[in-house]
Amino acid sequence: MEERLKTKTIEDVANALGISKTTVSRSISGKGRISEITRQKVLDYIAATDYRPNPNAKGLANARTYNLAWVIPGDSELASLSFFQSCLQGVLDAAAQQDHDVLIVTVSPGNISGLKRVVENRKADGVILGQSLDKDMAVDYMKSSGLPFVVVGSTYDPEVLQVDNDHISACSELSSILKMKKPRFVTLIGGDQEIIVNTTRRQGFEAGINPVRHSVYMNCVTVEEIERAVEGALSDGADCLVCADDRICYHALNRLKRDGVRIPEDMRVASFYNSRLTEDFEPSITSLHYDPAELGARACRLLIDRIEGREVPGRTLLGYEVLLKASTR
Amino acid sequence: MEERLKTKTIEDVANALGISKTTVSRSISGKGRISEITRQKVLDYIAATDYRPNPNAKGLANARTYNLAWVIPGDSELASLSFFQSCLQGVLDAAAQQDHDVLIVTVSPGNISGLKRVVENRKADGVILGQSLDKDMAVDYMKSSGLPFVVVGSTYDPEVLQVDNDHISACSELSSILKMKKPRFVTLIGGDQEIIVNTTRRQGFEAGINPVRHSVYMNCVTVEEIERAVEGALSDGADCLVCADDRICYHALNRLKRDGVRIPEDMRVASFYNSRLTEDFEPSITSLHYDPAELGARACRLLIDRIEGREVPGRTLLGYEVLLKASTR
DNA sequence: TTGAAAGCGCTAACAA
DNA sequence: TTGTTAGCGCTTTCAA
Repeated sequence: MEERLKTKTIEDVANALGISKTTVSRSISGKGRISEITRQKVLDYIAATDYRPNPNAKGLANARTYNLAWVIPGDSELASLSFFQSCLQGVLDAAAQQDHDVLIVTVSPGNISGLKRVVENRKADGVILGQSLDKDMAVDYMKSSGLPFVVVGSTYDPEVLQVDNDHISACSELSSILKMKKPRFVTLIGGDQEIIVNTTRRQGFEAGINPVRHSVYMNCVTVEEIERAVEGALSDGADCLVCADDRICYHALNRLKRDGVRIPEDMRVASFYNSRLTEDFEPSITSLHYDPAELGARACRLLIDRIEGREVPGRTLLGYEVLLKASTR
Repeated sequence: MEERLKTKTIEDVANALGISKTTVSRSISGKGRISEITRQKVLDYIAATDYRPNPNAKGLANARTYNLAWVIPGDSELASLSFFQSCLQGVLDAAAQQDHDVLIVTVSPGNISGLKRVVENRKADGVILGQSLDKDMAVDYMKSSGLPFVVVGSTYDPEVLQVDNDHISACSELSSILKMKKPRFVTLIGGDQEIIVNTTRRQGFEAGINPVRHSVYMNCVTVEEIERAVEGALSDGADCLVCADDRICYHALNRLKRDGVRIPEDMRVASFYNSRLTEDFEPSITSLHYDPAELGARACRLLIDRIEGREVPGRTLLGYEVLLKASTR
């Protein structure tokens, strides 16, 4: 009757109940034939005494770790951090539901040693890549490793499991809506083309905006580059500005304000991505809205399905919302 | 001679070398007596064939996971994210050096279920709390759990392992420097008092600024609260504004600019914390500079020392830099 | 439906 | 200095 500090094992449970370890194991896992009555007895006992299976022992026997690795760039922009944070929350929730935990790994361009560590040491059963670049060492490495993985975002490689927002449709739809406002000239300020989504957004933009006259400035990353693009838009005679993401939008807005450009009277402004960065801007900004947490959760579930050998779709596209606000009135 | 896909085990290594598993194990761990020559032979073979010990097996035998848990609030402000990100990088680097990996866990006020999962399932050997609140469920829970843990930041509880910047000295020193500028009246805009560091900063401020006349506005979290505090400072007749962190500073600066207050002519401005948020403000902002990555790294090393039973200091305080810039000229 | 026993890959007494 | 052997706690074949 005395409680020991030593953690309980499956054997303790078996002894206490006068049955064998096998039976206990089967009750927990649900594998193998077992009478519902003994099963319930075991489950009740376990719940009452809060026995917890030792994950190492379980892992050793099953060749699993019940861990996933979540990989993000170590050098993210402030703005991307909030995306990764939401996305991570989705991953964590979904992982916890299936009794998995999440190892965090950072990579930077040219340095994927952290990822290699985890994969080579087999500390995770699968990997979620939080962002995909055009030419991505991490993706190449994961492909060669043989470990299951999924990327959040799109890849050109059709063999890679991917979960993404439907950026093409979303950007195209928002662009069409802007087109209906009969702008004279529209400028897109796009982000780093190494990041695939930026190219995708551009494609959606082109698809939706034609045949309206327009210009595109890609690879705007630094504040200077963004401001230069704004100047470009102004001298192009644009009366509508579309920003690839909220960080770009944020700096563009600051610039426009400084120049005394009125929004939306002189210039309509919209963003292909929204987040907390631009949310309390005046006037409120028309933008696309996605659900990063859902993205993470889906990626996670997909990965676990994949790990456990279930059939999974190669590509999953999630929905979006168009938020029409004062900035494009 | 044929390569199998099956992963190598310690036994394979032993057989290949014609020695026993024990000898191989000892060569790797460095524990127990062993001749340098056999040891080197084993190490060479391992390096050449890249054998990796199975972490589950090792963990099972040692009752360890070789994982640490990194706990951050799930609902962080954008500004704190960059702190956690840098800090995490320090943790990851230090952990990797000692062959540990890092599980990520989020908690929110009133919900520490993620933390409980990891602790109860014994998925980590120790926990790093990335932030400490005044009355912190996570700290209380960790104390009761018996698992080693360390907090980044300070706690009032002397039994808790903690690693922090020396905020008191730093804030006090910066305040003294400001005092030497002979301000008429100084206002401190402080953050959420639930977060201990905000109280600490206030203490440092008081210590350094006296006997200059001053006022303090604490618990400024929302933009509105910060702006109200700026108004307060203005009507108090302040000609020097001290902000507890860069987020507060950022919003305060925006407000001052909008009101046409010149910096530093009408109002000197300094921040007790700097980051990317305020870095390209014009004029440049006087602030305290810390090294979050070092904070994370120290916490991590300390924790591992603790886990392995080494003696560790209860409290570690790290240095800082005072960056004097144009905003307080 | 249940149980005995072997095995997952590693460590550590204990012997040699 | 090295090896033998018995676990660590769980799963799973095979037999009952």
